[in-house]
Amino acid sequence: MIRLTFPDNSVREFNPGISGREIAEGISKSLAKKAVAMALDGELRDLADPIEQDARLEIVTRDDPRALELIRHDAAHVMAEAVQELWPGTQVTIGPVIENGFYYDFKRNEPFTTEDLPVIEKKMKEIIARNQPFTKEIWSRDEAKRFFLNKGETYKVELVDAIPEDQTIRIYKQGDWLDLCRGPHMASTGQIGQAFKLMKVAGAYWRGDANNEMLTRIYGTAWANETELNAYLHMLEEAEKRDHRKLGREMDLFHFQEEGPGVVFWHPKGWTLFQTLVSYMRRRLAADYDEVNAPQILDKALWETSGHWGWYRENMFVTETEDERVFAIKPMNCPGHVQIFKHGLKSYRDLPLRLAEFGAVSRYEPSGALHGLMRVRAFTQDDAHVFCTEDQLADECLKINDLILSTYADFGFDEIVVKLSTRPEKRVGSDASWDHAEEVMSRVLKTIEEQSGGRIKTGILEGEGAFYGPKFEYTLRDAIGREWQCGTTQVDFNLPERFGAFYVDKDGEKKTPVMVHRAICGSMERFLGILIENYAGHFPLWLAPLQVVVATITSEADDYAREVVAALKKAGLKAEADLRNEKINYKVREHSLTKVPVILVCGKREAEERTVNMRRLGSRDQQSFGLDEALASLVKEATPPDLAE
RNA sequence: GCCGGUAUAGCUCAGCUGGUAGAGCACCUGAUUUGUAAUCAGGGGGUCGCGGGUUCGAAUCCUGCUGCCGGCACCA
Repeated sequence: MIRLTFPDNSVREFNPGISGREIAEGISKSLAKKAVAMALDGELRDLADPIEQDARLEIVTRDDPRALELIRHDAAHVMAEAVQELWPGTQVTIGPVIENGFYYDFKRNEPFTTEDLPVIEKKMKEIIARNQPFTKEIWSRDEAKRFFLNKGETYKVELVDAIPEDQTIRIYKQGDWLDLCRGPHMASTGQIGQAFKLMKVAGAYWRGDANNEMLTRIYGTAWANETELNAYLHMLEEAEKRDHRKLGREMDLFHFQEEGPGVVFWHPKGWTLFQTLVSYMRRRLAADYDEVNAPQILDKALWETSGHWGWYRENMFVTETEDERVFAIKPMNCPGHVQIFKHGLKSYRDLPLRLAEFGAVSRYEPSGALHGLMRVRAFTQDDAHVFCTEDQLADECLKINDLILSTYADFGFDEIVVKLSTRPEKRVGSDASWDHAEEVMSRVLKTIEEQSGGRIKTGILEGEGAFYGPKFEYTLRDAIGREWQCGTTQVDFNLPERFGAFYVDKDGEKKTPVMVHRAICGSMERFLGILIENYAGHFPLWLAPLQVVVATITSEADDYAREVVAALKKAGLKAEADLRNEKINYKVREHSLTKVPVILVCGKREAEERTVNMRRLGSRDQQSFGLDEALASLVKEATPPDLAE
């Protein structure tokens, strides 16, 4: 007999080999009907799987959050069947569950188009209506390969080959259709329900490798019920409204144009925003960093020494002058900062030396990567390089971590993901120096996690490091959940040595410093893009590029309005008067659409009483204040978080 | 860079199966002096992304390029 423990901690004995379904049926008819899977010691399994030993058992019903994964996975299978029924000869490859849904990659000679999606959806609904059971079979390796080869499914053959020898080959069938799959699945296709939608078609490389053939990927979303599906679709619509590219245009912050793919034209308001952010960062750096500025263009020879010419050449803008010298426009600030470090003799007493620069860098990014402010070809990094001894390294990394996290907190980002990227295939430096750097970084990562009290999630990205060293990546999300790397800390045991940078140690010996590359915002452009989306354009007062509009109701209040604006400006606020001959409704609407945080309405009454009528963005309420009182409270509110009491 | 889509006025978009462009908002002018998300009237504005081709005739069909959009790959 085996002993199974149920969620209420009751324990019951069963014959070995009993299935989850049989147990559910034994408990109640209704449970058996609602059951879609079981969890054995927390691991999701098919309801039909035999249970052979003692375990904690939970019957998972369709409304269990864990069932969502199964709904999506099953939907992917059904989509694959639908596609093969509609277009025989199409090969299926892989179809995993992802956040909010699923996808399946197909190989078909004709491309899929968005017009195909409703057709596939219709077929999926047919298959779901058939309500055929998902059944599992274990096949031999040869049998599986022969089967897929026969069907012309060469990708599946490759997948079978990739399954480790010690694992079984599992086949899931639904009706006549079958797929190689590790499972688990729900009991039948009918349990998928109707709350799904195919979202988009896209190209995707076989096995994520750009050297491989490109397949067609179809993305879908699936939910437990219509309400959740609609909520998700609604969320996407809302996210679209806060897309920084749309808001950038509506708020007149910046634009792009055809002659400058991936380069930003910052408009007055956008540039004000940019400068507000830069000023904030400068204040944050003042205590520990020295700000510098290194040249935009440097001789190719210097980039050869740094290793960029070898490893980064394809991403660099290069220019040749009349005298045939070849220069590169800097894609990174580090080589410049090493030159500054090298200039003049440095002592161990100078370390750690922290050189910061709001460095404008240019990178020839692949055309398909460009994306508004998030991915551009010319951007400003809030970059710095810390030259230190090995003993100081861990402390410096932690100090940087504190700076990054406190900065993000000032902008309302609380859940941060920090990942350690380790040595890539293409790299400079000895294995020994990489071993050492990664060892230090792992230790620091652990400390970061421990210190955060659960606020920080950490992870490892194997092989994702920079060519000169391992790095921490701090990731933030955009309006629709895409993740963007912002802050970064990169340990570099190579560059100082390549340039022959050294300091004189206590013992009078020349030693090579360690260099830490770091950025807080990362790219000011990207960070602003994320801020725009995060705030949906409703900036806190201190960030808003135009903070207050003083709008008149009648021209009789013009002089008073001018006076109010002058007072606001004198107090350091960014204010404008709107004296146009328009109705107040019109003015309120217009400034609300461009997301001005505060509108001060001035009519005859306010002019006589020396008051202002304040209306905040997003609220219909109005409140009357004396001019001085309004000024004082706005000034207080407009104080940047780092300067606030 | 790759796959797919797309490009019409400053913005959002219409323009059916080819017959040389249209709306709303914005802009300009005039009237209106207005109390918290669009006052009324009039007016100007587009070599339909760029280049080839098919055709008597192309915004519309074909083709090349460029930008943009969605993914993939690459990356801050």
